[in-house]
Amino acid sequence: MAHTAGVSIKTVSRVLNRERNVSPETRAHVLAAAASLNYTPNVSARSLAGARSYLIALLYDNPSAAYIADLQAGAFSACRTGGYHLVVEPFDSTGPAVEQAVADLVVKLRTDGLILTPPLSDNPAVLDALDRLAAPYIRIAPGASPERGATVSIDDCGATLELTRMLIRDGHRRIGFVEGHPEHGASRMRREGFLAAHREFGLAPDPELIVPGQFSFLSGVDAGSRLLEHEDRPSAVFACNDDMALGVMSVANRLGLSMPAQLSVVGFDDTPTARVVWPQLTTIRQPVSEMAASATQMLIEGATGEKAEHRQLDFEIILRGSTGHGPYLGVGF
Amino acid sequence: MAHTAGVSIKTVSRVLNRERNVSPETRAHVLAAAASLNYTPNVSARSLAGARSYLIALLYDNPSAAYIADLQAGAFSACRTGGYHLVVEPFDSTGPAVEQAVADLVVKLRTDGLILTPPLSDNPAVLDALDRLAAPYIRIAPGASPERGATVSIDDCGATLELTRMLIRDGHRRIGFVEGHPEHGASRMRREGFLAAHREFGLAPDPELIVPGQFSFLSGVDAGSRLLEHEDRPSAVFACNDDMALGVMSVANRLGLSMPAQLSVVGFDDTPTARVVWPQLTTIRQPVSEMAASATQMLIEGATGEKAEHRQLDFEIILRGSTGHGPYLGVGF
DNA sequence: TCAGCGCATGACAACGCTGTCAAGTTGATT
DNA sequence: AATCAACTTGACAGCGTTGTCATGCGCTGA
Repeated sequence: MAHTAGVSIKTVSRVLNRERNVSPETRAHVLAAAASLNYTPNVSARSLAGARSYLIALLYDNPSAAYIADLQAGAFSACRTGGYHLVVEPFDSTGPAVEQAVADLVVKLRTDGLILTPPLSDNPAVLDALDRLAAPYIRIAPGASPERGATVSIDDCGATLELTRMLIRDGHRRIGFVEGHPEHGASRMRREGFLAAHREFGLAPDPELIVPGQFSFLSGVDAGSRLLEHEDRPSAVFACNDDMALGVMSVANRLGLSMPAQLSVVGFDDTPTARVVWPQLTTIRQPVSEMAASATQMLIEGATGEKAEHRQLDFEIILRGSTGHGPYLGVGF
Repeated sequence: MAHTAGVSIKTVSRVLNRERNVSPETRAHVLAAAASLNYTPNVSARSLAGARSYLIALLYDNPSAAYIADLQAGAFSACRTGGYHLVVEPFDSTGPAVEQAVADLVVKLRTDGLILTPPLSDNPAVLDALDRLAAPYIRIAPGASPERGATVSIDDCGATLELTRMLIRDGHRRIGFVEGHPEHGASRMRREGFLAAHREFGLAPDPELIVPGQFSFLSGVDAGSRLLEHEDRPSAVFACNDDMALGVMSVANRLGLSMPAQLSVVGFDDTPTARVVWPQLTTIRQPVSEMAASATQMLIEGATGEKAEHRQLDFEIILRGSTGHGPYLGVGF
């Protein structure tokens, strides 16, 4: 390669790394030679010799396929534009030695950065291990100690507040709340938003209408049963994610409650299924893919050091039939 | 590390690579030292010096998040037990230079193997490029030229045959068929199965009831409209995947057709949504995760050479409410 | 007794790049 | 004309492993 271009191997390196102080002609020669030979530098050699590995790791422990796929798509597109590659690694965050596994990963792969998704983003042992290795990481949607490291999130509390506010304005006074997985930081913030909306209107939510959930469809079914078979059942239910909202809807169906006439339901995430069920589900869209892309960029640009940026992206409230705000029928697209 | 164990760096390498001709005591010493130091060999250095990179790439161009997530889970678990890492790369298989992009990936990362998922697994240009580089690959669910390279698949034709047979036995005589994405090899095989079932019973399917699809919800809606608004509409519809089946169901809903009384619908894939809609969808479960795990293992064991294995895993027919065979609980449309 | 073999171990040169430093070239400044 | 700074380029030494080859040991069989 260096030979074809008629320059030293080092100069090729300079051109390909966009270093300064290379004459335009040399640069052109090298680029032409590289193009004609389909030359691409070997990542292992680069990693071994230099400071960067061109590898970003995406760590997850999350049951939601849609969430991960979105995340991955965002992270990947940022990687590609930066010439990076994405290594994905699921982790059992409840396992005994997550931090060791994560540390091993960093040592073995010399990743230039890690993207931590919930609930890994709130695992103190993992954060400690990464700090010890001085491995850059970005926490997606952290709940606890939001000041640690760089973070990317949406305003979970504000989003929940806003949508709950809307339900109250629509006249709902007894609103059920299905909590999220207790280990996800977002769960707490969403709960806070829910309560804050009630405070704004001087309402006191009934504690019996706040039931636990695990972010899964089945836990939504359980929660739905508890709420809708309650003697004084709520007229609306806020589920902390779409999967659970669907669980609630299935219970409503079984009980013959018509939505939204007898029951409004809202979710969180805007999963593909939310648009497919009937009535279509009112929900909150997080820009998951953008969040991952943003995190990846921060990692690539090395913006994780002292100044530890905290990006907050915009959410979007999607009004649909399950609250009587969108088309009831049809597959309105 | 070598120092702690009191042996040469080469001996450490031997122990960690499970080479023969190391005395048991030395092996024990080295392993103890490695454990106490949390030592893990650097992947880049290994890749650079040796023949293996400990990297497997999973290539996809597939809209279905659930499919990819399952694939990834399977590939990952096989990677972990083998000490490998998984690099995922989406590709636009319709793009102009997929094969170049894939080739670059192989050169840059020196991956030990690639997993090609549909429709990439049927892209001849990509296969050619990989053959040229002598890069091992496994094709998941290939359609065309199934003899090329090693493959992992299910019997798409047989699965469709079996489920269609069941519909016919249930008394259906006019059965609609929503074809899959034309670039996916499985589409053709499923179509064949559908036709074969008709032949078995001496039936001739109405060509007007065989309509194209793209594997997407929307294309299912289109197909559903064509089929169900037909003057002599079918009493059952076989959709080549669940997403399209859901599209058909949403049209049935709009037209006020009750399922399964007036219309039976079946899909293919057993996506999570299939269990969530009402009535729940009868479908065919592919062991996607096992397929990926199997492919990964073949790659790690280097079983892709001359003898080019062709593994076929078992499918499972899941009977549910949309054909009147299972419980009705679920979310409505 | 001694060649001949198998086994256990280490020395050393790659692998394909990047970081460092030195050398050469050009143009501006004195 | 001499000096110096700024730029351009290349030589060379690693990076942390593996592959190859050499060494030394104990054992076997003539």
